[in-house]
Amino acid sequence: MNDTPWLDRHQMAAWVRFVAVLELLPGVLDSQLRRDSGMTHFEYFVMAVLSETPGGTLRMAELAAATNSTLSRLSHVVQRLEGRGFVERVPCPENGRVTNARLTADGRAKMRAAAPGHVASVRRHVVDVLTPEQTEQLAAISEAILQSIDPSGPMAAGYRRYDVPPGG
Amino acid sequence: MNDTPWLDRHQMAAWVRFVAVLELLPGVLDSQLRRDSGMTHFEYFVMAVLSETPGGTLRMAELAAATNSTLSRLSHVVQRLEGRGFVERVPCPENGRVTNARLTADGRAKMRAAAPGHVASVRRHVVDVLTPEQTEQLAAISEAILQSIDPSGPMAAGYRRYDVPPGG
DNA sequence: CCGCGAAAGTTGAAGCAACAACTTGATTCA
DNA sequence: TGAATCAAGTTGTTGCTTCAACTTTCGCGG
Repeated sequence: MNDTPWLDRHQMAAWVRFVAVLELLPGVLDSQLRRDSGMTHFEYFVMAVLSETPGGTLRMAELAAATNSTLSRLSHVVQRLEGRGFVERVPCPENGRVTNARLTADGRAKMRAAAPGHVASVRRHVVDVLTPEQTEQLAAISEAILQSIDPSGPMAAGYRRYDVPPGG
Repeated sequence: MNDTPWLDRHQMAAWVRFVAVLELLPGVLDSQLRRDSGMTHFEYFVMAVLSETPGGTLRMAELAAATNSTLSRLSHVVQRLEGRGFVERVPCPENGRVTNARLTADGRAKMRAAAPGHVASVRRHVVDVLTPEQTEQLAAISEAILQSIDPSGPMAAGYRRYDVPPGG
């Protein structure tokens, strides 16, 4: 199955720490948002992507790709967000099988209110604890992992938008 | 709340990629283990920690710390693992409120069967896609994030065991 | 030695995610 | 044009996680 099965000490040290981050960080992000804004990190992410889109509108499939999620998961979440009045679903007139998700005014207001606290949390736990070099390293490392997970991936569009132009 | 609210382009590029990893990697690890061995990554992790402990036994509270989880979550999981015969719960004789979790022979066999595939998956998606320098960087970055999440943390014991001795 | 608070676990309910099945609408191709 | 196939979404179920409440046990001060 693999010629070099186990991990050496360096790899192990990195992996156990990384697993701990994988396990703990989502919970930290979730609690801050849940406590301060009554929403999940994933809900925030969905609305954030919509809010950065011209017209605040995106097809479900594109929104799913941009948020690294499945259509099923997104469908459930958008349903809940619609129930709370933050998003509305508009069937596309010229293509009967697509649904457009659109951020409502309430949704936009909600985001304006939630964003500062969330960004502060991201800074506090990730961005501000890394040096500029480490930030670049994290980007490169994440990129490498994503490529192995999602080769020539549909998700790529989701984060490539935030590429730093060469020489930036 | 914060003097420098938003993220610059470099920070943003790193963050969106990292969020994608946070969102996708756990699912990848889970599916491999579920498909090939019928268990979740967290179940694997719990049993892995037990299997590396002398006697295969650990108190619930210590096991929770070592696996970055809450006592509640662990209790549910151990209950399920006990039902499948991989772990057994033994009340501690000299301290009436502690429960010891112990890996059974079946559990150990299960781990022996599951480990190679899981390690291969970890290699394929993380370890082998990074250079040795990036592996060190990931360890340092994870360490920094963990410190901000879990200052002077009880979890620390969980991964410090895998420290690389100086000059190693 | 008794009462009180904290520690260690467990349990039940509620919410979210994963998976599979299903519906409906577009495309292709004969 | 009509069947087959595929794409886009939705829905229901099942399982795991979280959260809060609760039980039991230990330690400590009066």
